Amino acid sequence: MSREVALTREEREARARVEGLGIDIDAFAAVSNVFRVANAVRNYMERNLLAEYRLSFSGFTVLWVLWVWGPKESNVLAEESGISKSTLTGVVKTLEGLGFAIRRPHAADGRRVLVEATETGIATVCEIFPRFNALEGEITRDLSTAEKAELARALRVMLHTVEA
Amino acid sequence: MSREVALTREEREARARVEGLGIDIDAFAAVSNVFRVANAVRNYMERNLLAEYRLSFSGFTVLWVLWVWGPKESNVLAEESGISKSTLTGVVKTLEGLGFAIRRPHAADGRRVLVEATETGIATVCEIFPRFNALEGEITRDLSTAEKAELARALRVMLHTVEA
DNA sequence: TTGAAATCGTTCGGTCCCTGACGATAGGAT
DNA sequence: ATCCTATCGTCAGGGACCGAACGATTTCAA
Repeated sequence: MSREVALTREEREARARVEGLGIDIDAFAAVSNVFRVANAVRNYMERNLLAEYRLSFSGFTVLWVLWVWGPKESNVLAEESGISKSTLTGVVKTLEGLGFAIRRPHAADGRRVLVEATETGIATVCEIFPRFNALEGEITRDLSTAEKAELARALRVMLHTVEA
Repeated sequence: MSREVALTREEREARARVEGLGIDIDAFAAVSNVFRVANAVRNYMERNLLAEYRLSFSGFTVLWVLWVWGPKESNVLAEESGISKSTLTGVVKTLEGLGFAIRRPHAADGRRVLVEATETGIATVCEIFPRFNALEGEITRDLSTAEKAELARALRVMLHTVEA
């Protein structure tokens, strides 16, 4: 099952350095590789796809959420996009500047604001998402379907623990 | 092998929404969960451990690299920390302000700068790292040792593909 | 009904993070 | 000896990102 994969030079050297300090190497390897991959993939997507649309990773994420679920209150939109309310304010401002989203006042509650994707925004995300997904496929091409599923499952377990 | 784990509500709904668009669901699930976990864990670490030392995640990473490998040129330090050269300039400036690192001119090459952890910096990272690793253990506590290893392996495969 | 408390989105201050441009230094070629 | 080019770290500009504080609005209790 567990085919041979070389550790990166960094990982090898780091292991040697922290050996004998009572460190949980398995937890260390699992978590630190999550960060490495997230970082690398994020940069990859921004450079090779998103930059073309002047969209940041977060900008795309917010737009994608808006496309999937329709108009949303800032509150919920931030939560689903994995960013804070204050960050969302800025991201939506950028999205508005690009003509991809608009802000609408809530009908019944004067405190709330609804964020909605524009037609241009929808068209853009429809154009980007298949390409984004194709890159996801590229990135995971050396993993079998079962391995991808197992990877996602393990990550969900961690997510469940962290967010508890 | 693949025990049951409930998909999050977001993931369930997202799947339903993009079904029938020719999307590679396995790649989608694998990659998007990497981002979720990285985000959640990063915030968790910053809030529950790093904030106590006024350190950002990147600040800690840089300091950790300095501890593991000793003084390094900005160039290499940025690379190993997974950030750009210009970002490193700012992070090191913050680290200097905290008294955790210093900049030293290179003996032979006037262009280069060596960044080095101070004694205080070393002491701090020695105090933080075991606690950091303990949290990594907490976060992955519902994964067996084999599952952690398999997770790390799958991530290394992805890393290899992206960075190729 | 009116005052207190909860909740909403925004602003603010600070850091992170990138790309692109820059001045400085180094090194090889002529 | 002097260009030309490569490489170094930094700065500038713009966006992302957070927590805390804030005004506005709503809700609930007295």
